[in-house]
This record gives sequence, C-alpha cells and structure tokens, in this order.
Amino acid sequence: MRVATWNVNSLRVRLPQVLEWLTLASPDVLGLQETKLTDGEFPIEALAAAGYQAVFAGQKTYNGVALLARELPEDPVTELVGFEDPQRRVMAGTVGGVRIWNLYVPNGQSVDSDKYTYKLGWLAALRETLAAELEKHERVIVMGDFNIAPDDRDVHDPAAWAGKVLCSEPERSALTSLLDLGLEDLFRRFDQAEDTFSWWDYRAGGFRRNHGLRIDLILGTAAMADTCTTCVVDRAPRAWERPSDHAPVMAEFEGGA
DNA sequence: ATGGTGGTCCAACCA
Repeated sequence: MRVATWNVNSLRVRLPQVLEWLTLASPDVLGLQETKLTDGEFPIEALAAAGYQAVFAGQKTYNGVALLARELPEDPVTELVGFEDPQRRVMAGTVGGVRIWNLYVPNGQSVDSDKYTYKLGWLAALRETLAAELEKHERVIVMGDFNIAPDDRDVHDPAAWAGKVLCSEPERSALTSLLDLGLEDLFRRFDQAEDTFSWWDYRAGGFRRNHGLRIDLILGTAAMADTCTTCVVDRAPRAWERPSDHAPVMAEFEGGA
C-alpha cells in the first residue's frame, strides 16, 4: 500500500497537477490539505474518473482537507476530541484496515500571535484524540502538513529559523509528545539526502535555492513502521507549472493493497 | 533589501 500527503494550496487551481501526480505515483491513499473548496465544489467526478473515491471536509477560502483512496474511506471523522472548531483541518478514515488521520495543522503565523496559541491548543487536542485512537487501533497513520520542522536537519538555515514559528521549542515538544504516544516519523527510518525539504516559500526563489523546510510528515505506529519499505519526498511537482508551495510525501508498506 | 509570491477574491488576509 502506498500512502501519500500533499498540501495543494487550492484544489481548484491544482486539480490538473493532482490528477497528473495520481497517474505518475499511483498512491493507494492520498491526503490533501488546503483544498480551499466548499464541499459542494469538491471535484468528485474528476477524481472518480481517475479511480479515486474521497471523503472531504471543506470550507470557503481557507483550510479544507480530503482523503482519497481507491475505495471510499470508512468511519470518517472530521473533528478533534473536545475541540470545537469551524476550521476544517481534520479528515480521518479507514482504508484497507489502516486507520488514517490526514491533518492540516495550524500554521501559527508567529510565536507572539493568537494563531500560535490556537496552534498549541489544537496540538494538545490532537494528542488527546490520537491517544484514544491508538488504544483502539494497531495500524494507524497520522500524516499531513504539520507546520512543524521536527529538528534542525529539516531546516535549510537553522540559525535563521531558531525559535521562529514552525521551529520553536513548544511546537517541537508538541510533536515529540505525539511521537511519544507510539508514532514514528517514517521519513527518518531511511537514509535520506541532506537538505531534503517538503515546502519552499514562493518568495525569494525559495525552491530554486532549496531554501525549504520539511514540515509534511507521515507518522506511523510500530505495526506500520515494521512494514514500511520507503518514505520519500517527491520534489518533481514543485518544479511544474503553477505549483503548490509543498511537494507530496509518500510512504510504501508491504502487504495489503 | 525586514522585501519578495501566490490563493482567495477585489481589500485584506493567510501562508
């Protein structure tokens, strides 16, 4: 089974790229973030024609998440436990017996922002949600745009980013507390090229200069990690015409689909 | 150089 995550920064604009990438990479599951579509605008038919069913949680202008698979994901969930939120950032479902949480973690804007406080509260609610989930399921994937670079290897210029949003200690601690529940960053199970990132700012030639961060992650429980054979960032779509500012990340697992 | 680009939607917010 191949499982992937991609922040597309508007599915309306990026649908051609998504369809192209589905053909090229042939994932069994794809989590999308920042679809920026209401549910009524979701391109169900175009994705069905490409062989994918979807569950989705959208809103106008901002956020929006979707989970695509070859068969409709079961037992969908769009909320964190005890965290009422009009922002659509969570789309969980079960595919092939694997419980999959696709997330668009709040960006936080800056460490002195109200949005940063919201981000840390959201992550605390996520921890509670996943703690309960991991009690119930052995095979769990938690993936998406985490808006956190796990450590300095995931940052093009650690000195410049030190203490800043996406790299601050409270954010990294919140991520560590998720991992402590029994999850592993699957990317780091494998040898990786230095300076492998998943997001590059549109501004100042970020991609051309490889000034990026690795903030798009696929976490897995031990049962998933044990069967994981690869986890890679596919930089290619970031170089296409009219790209998202994020590249897709994909992990492959033995057995199943 | 404390900027820049891009999406949404047309002023201003978000990333």
